[in-house]
Formats: sequence, structure tokens, C-alpha cells
Amino acid sequence: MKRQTWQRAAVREALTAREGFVSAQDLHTALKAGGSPIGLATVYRALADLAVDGDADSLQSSDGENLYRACISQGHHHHLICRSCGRTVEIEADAIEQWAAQVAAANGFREPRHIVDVFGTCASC
Amino acid sequence: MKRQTWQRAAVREALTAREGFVSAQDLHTALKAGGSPIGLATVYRALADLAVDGDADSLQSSDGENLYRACISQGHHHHLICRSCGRTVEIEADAIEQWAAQVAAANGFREPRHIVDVFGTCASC
DNA sequence: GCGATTTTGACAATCGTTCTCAGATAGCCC
DNA sequence: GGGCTATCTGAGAACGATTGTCAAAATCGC
Repeated sequence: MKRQTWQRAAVREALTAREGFVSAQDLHTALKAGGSPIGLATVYRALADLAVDGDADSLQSSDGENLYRACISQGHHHHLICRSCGRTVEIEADAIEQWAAQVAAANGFREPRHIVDVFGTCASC
Repeated sequence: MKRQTWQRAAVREALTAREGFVSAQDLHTALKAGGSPIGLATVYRALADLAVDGDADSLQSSDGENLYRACISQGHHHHLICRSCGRTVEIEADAIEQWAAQVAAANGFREPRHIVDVFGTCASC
């Protein structure tokens, strides 16, 4: 059974409060700065749980960190990410879903899953 | 100026000899096994150089490793990767390129670059 | 409140990658 | 071929993100 603890709530809250993607380390630092005596390992565990439950999105940054973000639209979607300020826009892409499924099928691949993210420099940067 | 050393040649060769994506560590192990007293750091450097020169493709595996692969088609392309055996198929996707550029433009993002990879289980797995 | 069970947190361990620096080497000039 | 100098190499240390460990603390059902 999954228990309710203030630590998990704090992580979820801190994640929701952020606009873009955050690393686990950043989130931990922010929580500490905000007065929560929360442990780093706990933040990692909470984030992993959130990601599993579908409440958070995760992706790997170019330098190998895992970044997390509170999911706004629950379903499957992709991101347009500013490489300068980190601002993200969630994008729907039915065309891509279909394309991926079709390409996979054409090559005999089953259970296709895809990674599709677009990076760019946003208007205000 | 860039020098020609047998180490770099060995790395390039070992990479070309492999079919799918390989991690730097794997490549190093393979080279050592093949008799080359090459250093791990050198393999990393050589791979990074190859990637910069566009002679190798790189992507991050789901567990945080950097994987490399000798590029067959020189231009920009994507991959269909078997999550079981690691077999890869290079796929061209003009539609995706256009879609990415369009989505970026629609949101005011400049210099769009995108990550598009499809994972699945291939026919023989 | 009680007890069983899960969660936490400090710290160590791990793992891939990068850094450091002395020594080796490639490429150039003679 | 010999010499010179900038670049490259390799062993190991350093690094940074993440995960494992385990005793102590907290939660939930009763």
C-alpha cells in the first residue's frame, strides 16, 4: 500500500510550482531552501514514483541528468523546449503517433514507443 | 591540427564493425579483447570526436549511457531501435522534419532541432 | 494506543564520464 | 635521419548523478 507523507506532497507541490523541467537535484535544493529538511534520496524516490504514476513527465537532458516536470495534459504528448530558458510547450502530434506506428510496422517492429522532443530558442530569449 | 593515430583508427574501425549502437565501455572492452592496449579515456575522446565530425551518431540509452554508432547515411536521420537486441534501422522522415520546423515556428521558437527515435521489438525478437 | 509495515534520511557505494599530468608520438622543418 | 614542439595518450583520480543500505521514524488499520 502507498502511504501519504508530507515529503511526497512537498515534492509534488514543488514540482507543480515550477514551470519547466527540473532536475532532482534542483528540486532538492529548492525544497531545502524552502525549509523542508527533506533528504535527497527521498526526492529521487518521490519523483520516480510520480513518473511511474503518470503524474510527472521525465526526460534526459543533454548532459545526462534526469529532468522532471508535472504533467498538465495527462495523455501522451511531446515537448517543445527552449534550450536557453528551459520554457516548455506541450505539443500534441497525432501525425507523429501515426507515423511512428506506421514506420515500426513497416519494419516488423512491435510495441512501438517513441521519443520526440523539439528543442529551439524561444521568442523571448 | 588533428593528428592521425592508430588509436583513433582502431576506434573508428571497431565502431564500423558493429551493427547497432555500442556504449563507449563496450567498445573499450572489445578493443582490449582484440589486443589493443588502448585506454578508456582515449575511446571516449575518439568517440566524441567522431560524433562532432558527423562520422558517428550518438544517443542516450534509457539508463543514462551514451551510445554510439557509425553513421551510414551521412545526412540527418532517425532510428528505429529494437529494445531487445539493439538492432537499428535508419529511417528518413521528411514529414517529421517539416512538422518539427512548423511546430517550432508556430510557437516562436528559432533554430529548431529535434530528437526523434522509435523503439520497439523487432521481428526476430 | 498498538503493532506491522512502509518510508525516511544520512551516508556509502556505484557507475559512467571527464580531468590531470607526465610521458609518448605525429607531423614539420632542416 | 635528427630535432623540435604541439598534440595525444593512458592510468588513475576526480566528479556528479543516482541508487543501495539500514536503523530510526512515521503511517495506517485495528
